[in-house]
Amino acid sequence: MRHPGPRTPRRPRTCGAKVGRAAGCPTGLRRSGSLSGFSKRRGSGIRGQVQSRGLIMHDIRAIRENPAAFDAALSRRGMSGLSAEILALDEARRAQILAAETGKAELNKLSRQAGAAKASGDTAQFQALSESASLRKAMIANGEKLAADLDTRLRDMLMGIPNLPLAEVPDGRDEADNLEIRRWGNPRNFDFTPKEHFEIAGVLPGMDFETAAKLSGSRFVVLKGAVARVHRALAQMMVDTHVEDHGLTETWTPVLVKEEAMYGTNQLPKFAEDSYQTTNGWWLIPTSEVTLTNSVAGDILEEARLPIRMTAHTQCFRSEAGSAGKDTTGMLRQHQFEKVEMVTICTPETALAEHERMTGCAQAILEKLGLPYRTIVLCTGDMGFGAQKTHDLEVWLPGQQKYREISSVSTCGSFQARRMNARFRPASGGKPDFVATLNGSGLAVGRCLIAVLENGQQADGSVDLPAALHPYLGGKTRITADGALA
RNA sequence: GGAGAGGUGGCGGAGUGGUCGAUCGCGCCGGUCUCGAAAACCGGAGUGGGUGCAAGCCCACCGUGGGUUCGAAUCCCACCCUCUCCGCCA
Repeated sequence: MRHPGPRTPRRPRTCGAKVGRAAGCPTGLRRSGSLSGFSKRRGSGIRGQVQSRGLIMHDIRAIRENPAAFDAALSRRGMSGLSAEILALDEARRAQILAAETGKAELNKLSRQAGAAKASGDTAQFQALSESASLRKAMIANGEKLAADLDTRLRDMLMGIPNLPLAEVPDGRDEADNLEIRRWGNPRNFDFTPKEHFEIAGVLPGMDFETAAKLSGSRFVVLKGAVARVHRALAQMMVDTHVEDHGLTETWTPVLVKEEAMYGTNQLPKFAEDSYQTTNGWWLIPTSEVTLTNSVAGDILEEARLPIRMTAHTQCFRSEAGSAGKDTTGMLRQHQFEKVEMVTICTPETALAEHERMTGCAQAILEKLGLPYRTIVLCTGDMGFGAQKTHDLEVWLPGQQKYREISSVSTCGSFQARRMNARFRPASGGKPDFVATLNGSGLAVGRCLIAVLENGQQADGSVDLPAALHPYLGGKTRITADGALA
């Protein structure tokens, strides 16, 4: 998997979708050609000429008004002050736009006059005006190009800057500085040494890494029999719970998406090497956050439609480029896994309440399964690129004697909405404003399977399964030591 | 994959080179009328950017990207997408 695969964006769609690791060269992806497609949704009024690209990732006006606050927020994420560079670029850009638009205005005026002259039959006047317009046109052409270039440069720069943490997020460098805010359930007392999931006798026949390696290589698994059934039951239970108890809308989405969707939810341009791209330019989603969130890209939603709360159960694909050697045994970290995802689109004012709600939805699954967990607030240094605030849920894994991440719930504020140009029209009237987007796992199915197996294991190698799953297992309640559902 | 049709503002639907950002209808908002509503009538209303204290002025946007022209929703080229029929297919 070391061939980055040449990018061949335009290819007949009939071509086989061979998958190669994404080229780790974001610059190749950032050309205005690929960007323009998505920045140019209907009505956003963007043209590669003089015209400003309009919507930008970070609110450039806010940066202009309070550069110190912007720098301070970024410094909490360990980034040095960027506002000076941004503002210099912004200033140059605006000056160039002004120059180009002034020239364009004069040209338009000459054209109108030429039209009038022609209409009145004044041929000499028409000639003169036409020539003078041609001259002016040549003069402004370069200015327009400069303006467009500066605009693209500013846009690209802002595209690469992470979201600003909310004030309430604790400062910190890495996971050591995260803050535990909730602990639920008591880890069970074992009268034997609990095994890791891939060591449990009853699990062995149903979890086949050798065959997976033969088919696909490392970090893949083949599930069989009872284990496969429990895995499927978990996903079903999660989706049903979110739909029936939490009121989310069940959604089924593609797992292959266009490049612009990957920009919208900030997998691109910075993290191209974490995902897979097909030879014809599609990307395999690393999470259905990509499809669920981008489903409102370019839209102006009526406020009455908000909040939109969705859930989807999909395959997810990740290259795990940065985690060589980490969690190599077992199925904790795979290139392909299933996840039930939750996404909410709402107004900015309701985002924090929705964040708590979504965290509750994820917690409810673990509680239903009786799995001990803790909830933590990620510190500034540990948060993902697009997040304003993140809750991680960590489930107790007796085999490792550790809490391990099983869900991550984030609010992105308007960060992704700006990238996607997703807005809502306030019920009170007034201009459209950017929506807020939230996403969270509810939950990672494979990791949940691990937790169920490890927490339910018995001394004889059998596994007791949570009551919440029994209806999804045809009334069966356990996996026997020889791997049968009983 | 083959053949055909088409992509215009929230929707429908005009517009084939010169104040067209775009006629008109529906829907929407405000007002008049009414006890109230409906109807009728009057008025308003796109998005982004630049500039300005502001009013305003200017630039861009009619699927996307190029081209022709003094001037393009209108002409040319390429691409994307949607629909219909045929073929194939889970």
